[in-house]
Amino acid sequence: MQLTRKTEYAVRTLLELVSRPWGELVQTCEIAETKDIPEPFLNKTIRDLARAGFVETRRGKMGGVRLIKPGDSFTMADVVETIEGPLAINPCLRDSYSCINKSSCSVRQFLMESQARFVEHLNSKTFAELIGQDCEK
Amino acid sequence: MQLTRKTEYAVRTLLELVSRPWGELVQTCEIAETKDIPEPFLNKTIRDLARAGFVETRRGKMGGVRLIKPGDSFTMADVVETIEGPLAINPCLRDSYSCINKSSCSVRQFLMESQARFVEHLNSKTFAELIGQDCEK
DNA sequence: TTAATTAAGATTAATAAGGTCTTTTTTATC
DNA sequence: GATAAAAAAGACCTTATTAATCTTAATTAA
Ligand code: SF4
Ligand code: SF4
Repeated sequence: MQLTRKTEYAVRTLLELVSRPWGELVQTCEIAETKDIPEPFLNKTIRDLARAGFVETRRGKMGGVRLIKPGDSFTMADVVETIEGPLAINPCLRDSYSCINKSSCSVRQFLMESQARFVEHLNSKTFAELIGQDCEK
Repeated sequence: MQLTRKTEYAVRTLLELVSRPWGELVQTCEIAETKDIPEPFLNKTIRDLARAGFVETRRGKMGGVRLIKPGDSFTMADVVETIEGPLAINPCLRDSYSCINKSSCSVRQFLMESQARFVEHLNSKTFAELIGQDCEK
């Protein structure tokens, strides 16, 4: 019952990028060092973020990664779902899992609500708000 | 980001026991069959529930398991914590995990809140309420 | 005394997470 | 064009966790 390291690393990466001037290109090795992330693993993580449209990368000399989705346009929930896929706090909240009671189970219903509450909160602040970016401007 | 099967099996077991007349002794093989749980695994799960004071077991001929904690005195959160230990939806919400920013990280603060919301909902209904026991009486 | 039943915990198997490595492609600069 | 720096891609490996099984012992009713 825990978010993965990869998700956490994605969060740290976005934290770094959102805090920088818009459009700035940052080398991954720099992020890896300041945010304490194994570099090759970070590269994979950044690729995931790139495929999902959060960032854009540029290779070759002077390459790096830059944010292309404004910090006020996404939330923690978006990041989590990008890295881990659709949330399901209990096996039976996935379509693939079959349980005898599934259709009428009151616990399942209840857990769906619990998850909804959780996601609702994850969605309650944009990343920019989260790092207090608006306050400082 | 998912509750374990063991937790789910504990839930099914309690679902079965709470729905029965108070004090009734049920054989584990019966629960295993009707609730579709591997029997040896269920035994371990029941032991966990017994150690935590939810149920009491009796061995030997005519043995089995019975509820000793009333269904209106515990919630999903209690079951989850009994089986999985203290909840921590992000690594840094455990004491043991050290992150450079830990002390001042706004994301960490936010995730603590998200978790609190989640747990709050898990605690919002007792097991008896969950299975609609009060309504039927 | 016997058979049924759970206790305890070692052991194994399967899956997922976390991390590393190698090769390729792209790019700026000399 | 040559060179070096950087990310892309994905194979690979290692470790941790989860899930399940198995074996032996203890308990109990009949
Ligand atoms: S018993 Fe209910 S909560 Fe458990 S897996 Fe089945 S449908 Fe889901
Ligand atoms: S960066 Fe913040 S959220 Fe991430 S591990 Fe560190 S303290 Fe926790």
